[in-house]
Amino acid sequence: MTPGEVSFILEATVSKTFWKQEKFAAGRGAPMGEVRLRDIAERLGVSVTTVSRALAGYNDVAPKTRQLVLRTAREMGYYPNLTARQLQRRRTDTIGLVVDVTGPRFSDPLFSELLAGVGNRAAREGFDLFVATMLPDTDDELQAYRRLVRGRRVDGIIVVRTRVADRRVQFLLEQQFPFITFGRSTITDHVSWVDVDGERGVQMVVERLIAAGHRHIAMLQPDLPLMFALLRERGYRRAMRAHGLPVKETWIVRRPLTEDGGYQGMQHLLRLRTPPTAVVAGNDQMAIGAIRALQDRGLRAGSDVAVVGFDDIPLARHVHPSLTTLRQPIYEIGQHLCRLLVAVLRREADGPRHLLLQPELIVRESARL
Amino acid sequence: MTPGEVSFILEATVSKTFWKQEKFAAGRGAPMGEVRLRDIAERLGVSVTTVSRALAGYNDVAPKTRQLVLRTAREMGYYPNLTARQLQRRRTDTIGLVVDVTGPRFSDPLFSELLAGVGNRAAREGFDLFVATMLPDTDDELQAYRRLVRGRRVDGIIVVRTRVADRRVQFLLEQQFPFITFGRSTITDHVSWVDVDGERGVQMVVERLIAAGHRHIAMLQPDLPLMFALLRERGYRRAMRAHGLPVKETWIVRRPLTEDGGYQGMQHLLRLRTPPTAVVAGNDQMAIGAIRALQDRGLRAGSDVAVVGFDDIPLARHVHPSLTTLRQPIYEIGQHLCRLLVAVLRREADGPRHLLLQPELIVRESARL
DNA sequence: CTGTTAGCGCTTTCAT
DNA sequence: ATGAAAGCGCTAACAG
Repeated sequence: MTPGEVSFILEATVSKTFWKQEKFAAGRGAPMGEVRLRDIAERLGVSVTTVSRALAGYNDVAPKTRQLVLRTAREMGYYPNLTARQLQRRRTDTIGLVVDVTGPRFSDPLFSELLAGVGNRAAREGFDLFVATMLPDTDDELQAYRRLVRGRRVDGIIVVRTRVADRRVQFLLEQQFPFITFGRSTITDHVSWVDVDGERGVQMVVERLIAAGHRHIAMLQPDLPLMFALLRERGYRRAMRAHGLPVKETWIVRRPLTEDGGYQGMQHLLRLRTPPTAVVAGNDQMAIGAIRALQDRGLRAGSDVAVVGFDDIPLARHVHPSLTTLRQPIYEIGQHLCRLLVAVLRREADGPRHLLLQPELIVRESARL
Repeated sequence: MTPGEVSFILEATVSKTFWKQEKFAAGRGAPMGEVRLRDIAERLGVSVTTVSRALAGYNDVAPKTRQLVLRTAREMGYYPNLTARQLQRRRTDTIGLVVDVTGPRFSDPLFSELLAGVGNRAAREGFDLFVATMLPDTDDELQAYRRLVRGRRVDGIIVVRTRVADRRVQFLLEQQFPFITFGRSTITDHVSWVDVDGERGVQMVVERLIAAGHRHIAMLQPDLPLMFALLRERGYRRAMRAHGLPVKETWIVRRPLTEDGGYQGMQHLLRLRTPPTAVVAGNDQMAIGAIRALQDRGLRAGSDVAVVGFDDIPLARHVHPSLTTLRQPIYEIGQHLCRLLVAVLRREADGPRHLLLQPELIVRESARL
């Protein structure tokens, strides 16, 4: 919004005395660049095999030898070359995550929380995390997956925002590559997933809106074929039908899943002959946009039009009026995704695993329920 | 804030007919699990070397042979095993990023934007991104770095929030491992960095506060020895001194870099005998906490007490009153970090590179300047 | 132009 | 209890 004032850039080597120079003990934390098993073996006059086994903790090494190897390895600062190990073991102990970063001002609050959940759990399970970013519009999305899968850079993949006919899911199935999705997809067999029950969540919200007297209830849906949108719409229709209320197709508006999208969508709804008195948005950003559109028309969310979001991002309780929303426990979802995928990788899982979490309705000011 | 209602969890295999089953063309996108150079070579009756060179685009392969190899490779669905290639080439073409995810409700808006910048640039430069997460309190922080460096999992590292005597920087220097930092550190030689000139930024802000009539100006600083805090404090002191204003040490309050920290810190300041009329916070979250503390005392940020944040997170323009803040162009910073690091890795850089960006003052309601 | 040879650093039979 | 040998899949120096 702020006109982008060009910031002054200085690219140069700053003088050494520009600011206080603190000396670190150049310490004898030796450099010891490149210690291989072989180096230890040669030093000790044993074979590489023995060193390898001693370090791996096999029991067919003489205690005395093991001690010696262990000590020497520490002394020499040995650290295994993970790449070599991966090649030999034919696995990477790494989990892949492809995230479509939406341009410069991307900062999906859900994402960092998901990453935290996945990452922490992965570390706990002894797995590394590999993150590939890509602009979602660029069609080399599959390219990124191909790289991870075919290049054997990871052992398993987490797919994050499932779409209705998800090529990524299709690809991974074809490749018979281990993966788990956040969100269901149109294929459910042989696919592990974690999801939040948006269908039921929205159904419940709509029912509570109806109970509160609302009859004209609209949906601000994403303009992409996202799986969660499809399911939530089903919940919406079911609730309306259950109460004998007609669903006017013009009440279902599809816009980008952004604040601006919500703004546009709400504007559109307000221009209808019979504008809705309540709106369920695809996510909190859209809901916030909708609130803003109402304000610009002199209306107030909560009293004039009820607005419900989805996700409960940190911002939700800060906007005015604060946002009534369906909360998704993203951090926990991240942990579950990782946990279940690891179970599959370790073959602890007999078949695909499914985990359906219920969203929690957080009632605030934008919709009194 | 909301009492954590236990969400209902269902972990089970959902029936296959639970929802519409869409058939994907089982397509002949064959599985072709494991095609090696050798497989192509054998099929064609040439040597592995020839195949490798043809694929790599060397010019010492007969055009006819090259064509044949290329076609066969495509037919057989060949994709190089990246691990093997890494081992042989002795490089990974991967950049590492260690992020300290602060617990469950972590969602640093800056982080996702930084990641987007780094990731997109990395992809453009032909590099992969490796992300390690860890809880910051756990002292195995260095462990994570050691793994990346000594395990040779990455070629270079981006260190993100420099501290005053940064062990990570020290470690990487000792290891003579290529890296770049976001934020300066107490060592500047041989270290490449990108930073935002918080010293000058804060100095300017304080001067404008003084020009607006403020005399009692406080700082809400982080309670950790972060490098940026040290530098900004210097800017603050300089501005005060330049105008002959005393700096009361009680005006510099150190609290966690969170909304709550800002809240606590502001409360503390309000209890002083001479409370400040203006506050410069360590980041936007702290500033928001400060605003809240003011509200709880019946005061209003902007009119009663001026509050200035730092970063310009998306939330900043949404809070009430909206936040006056110093904007950091995080996405661009991510790109620069990646760009400069890659230059170092490619040895295009003669020495360490430094890039100092000026923050942009965004004036909103919380401090009229 | 192409093939032979020699690894990258590690793990893992299989003998001894 | 230890070592020799055989790779994991790829690249690259060196002959021819």
